[in-house]
Amino acid sequence: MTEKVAHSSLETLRNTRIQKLNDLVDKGINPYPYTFDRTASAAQLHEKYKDLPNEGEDSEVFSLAGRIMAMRNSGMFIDLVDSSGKIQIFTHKENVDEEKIKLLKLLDVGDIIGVHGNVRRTPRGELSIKVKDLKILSKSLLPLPEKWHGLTDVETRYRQRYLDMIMNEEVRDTFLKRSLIIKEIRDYLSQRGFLEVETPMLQTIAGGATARPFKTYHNTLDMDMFLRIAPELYLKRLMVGGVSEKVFEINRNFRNEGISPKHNPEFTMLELYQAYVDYNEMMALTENLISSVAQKVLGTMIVTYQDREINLTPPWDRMTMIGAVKKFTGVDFGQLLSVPEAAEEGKKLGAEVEEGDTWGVILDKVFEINVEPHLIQPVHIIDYPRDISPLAKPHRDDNKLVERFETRINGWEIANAFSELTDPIDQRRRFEQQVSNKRETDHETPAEVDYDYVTALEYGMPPSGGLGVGIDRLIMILTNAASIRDVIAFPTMRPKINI
RNA sequence: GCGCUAUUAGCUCAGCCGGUAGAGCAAUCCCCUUUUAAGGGAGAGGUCCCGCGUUCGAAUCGCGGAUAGCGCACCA
Repeated sequence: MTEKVAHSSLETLRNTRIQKLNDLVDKGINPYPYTFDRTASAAQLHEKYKDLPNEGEDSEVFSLAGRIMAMRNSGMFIDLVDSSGKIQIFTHKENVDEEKIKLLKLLDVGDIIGVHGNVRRTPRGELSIKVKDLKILSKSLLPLPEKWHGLTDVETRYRQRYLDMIMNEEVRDTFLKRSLIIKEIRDYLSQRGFLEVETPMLQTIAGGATARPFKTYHNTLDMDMFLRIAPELYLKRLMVGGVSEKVFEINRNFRNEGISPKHNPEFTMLELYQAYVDYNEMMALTENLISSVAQKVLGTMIVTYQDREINLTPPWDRMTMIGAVKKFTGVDFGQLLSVPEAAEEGKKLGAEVEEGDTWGVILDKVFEINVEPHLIQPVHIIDYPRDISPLAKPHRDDNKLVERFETRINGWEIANAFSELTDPIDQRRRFEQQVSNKRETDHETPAEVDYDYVTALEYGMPPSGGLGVGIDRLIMILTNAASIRDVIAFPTMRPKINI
């Protein structure tokens, strides 16, 4: 192997910092110490001293720590950033001994330091820490992006998210909000008696949705397994078991499909089930849950998403799927029940109807093209075709439909819910039909029937409402994120050498 | 999977009709020292994404490839 000569610019910059690190060690300073006792955050001091006048000074000494984001006047002024915000650090030779002034020479933007000092507001109004002592807490070896333009290259932002977070406060804010949103969902459900549970990620039959799964292999058991595409069939087994009449899970699903601004191969889903209620109760729960989370986290139920105002205040509109199609196209699929008739109208309305499409599939395609783009405000689209909904109970008033709704916000499917199918004989028939109709090119339908699930139903599952909510998309709307990658800390990327 | 676009210094970007690469920030050294993108000066820093081709000559043109973004398809 030839020796690589370190002459790249980055290598030089890194070597310069390693030299500083060695100088620190030579001075007997550990550049990576163990602890630092903080007594304040930047935001706490801004709040406490918000009325301090220019040139005003207080004698109380605080300790705080954070990352150096800028240095001015040879380090006399430092912008220190912690998770609460930014505060200026003022280190003057009048206040500290000479060793500390020399230490400034060995600091760089990006280093993490701890300081002790009192608070003073400068003549120009900048609240500052007048340093009495200063300590390096972590030496940074690589240069941060430029302070003015920051990091904008999207590829680097996603690949090296830590840099994106260091440089972009709004990115930190998005992930803070993500955490708060999920916490509020948990709190909301827990307060209403829902039990949080966990179900298998590794499954032998990837059921509960129509999607292409990731395949993997268990060595000891010598068998293929799949990463789950949905937790549904296991959560409903829990409903049979009856540990709780209300259960929920917030966790990852994996789907081996295309990547887009709205799709990541792994994404977070909330699924919940409640015994003795139907899909009407799920509609009320959906809008109350989402609106109250928005109120708690954002302080409002009216959000702006990409220049559009979205009002999450309940109650939300409801439209039947057939009614919605009729409203936007004038065509009543409730009167077009034969497949040839439906196919003909569907094609006229722009749907790409394929051989073998059922009435429900055609209606769904027509809906997607002609209705979905109009559904900006929250709306529950109710009563789906039976043949595209194998896990939902037949509609009590119309046998070709099921009691299912999808909640649309900004045109996207945010929630999907039904009166759960609990009839084991009907369920067995639908699964078997699905599997026998599976075509060669169909990678989404499971290859075999999940008979264990059918057996569970045969022991009896209480009538239940079930609900799934796409958490990432909900967070996108609540944080005004243009891409799902902006709300997933480490989105799926092709690996790249040489970053 | 297909189409469009992008890729130049650590970062943000210029670079025209092909003539051999520039700025600002960061870094280094010097000066200055209550700054707010601090200021002044000096020097340094490059696999122009990769490969092949055209050409006397390619960052620039052509072909192939890589990665990414967007759109389409699939889906939530």
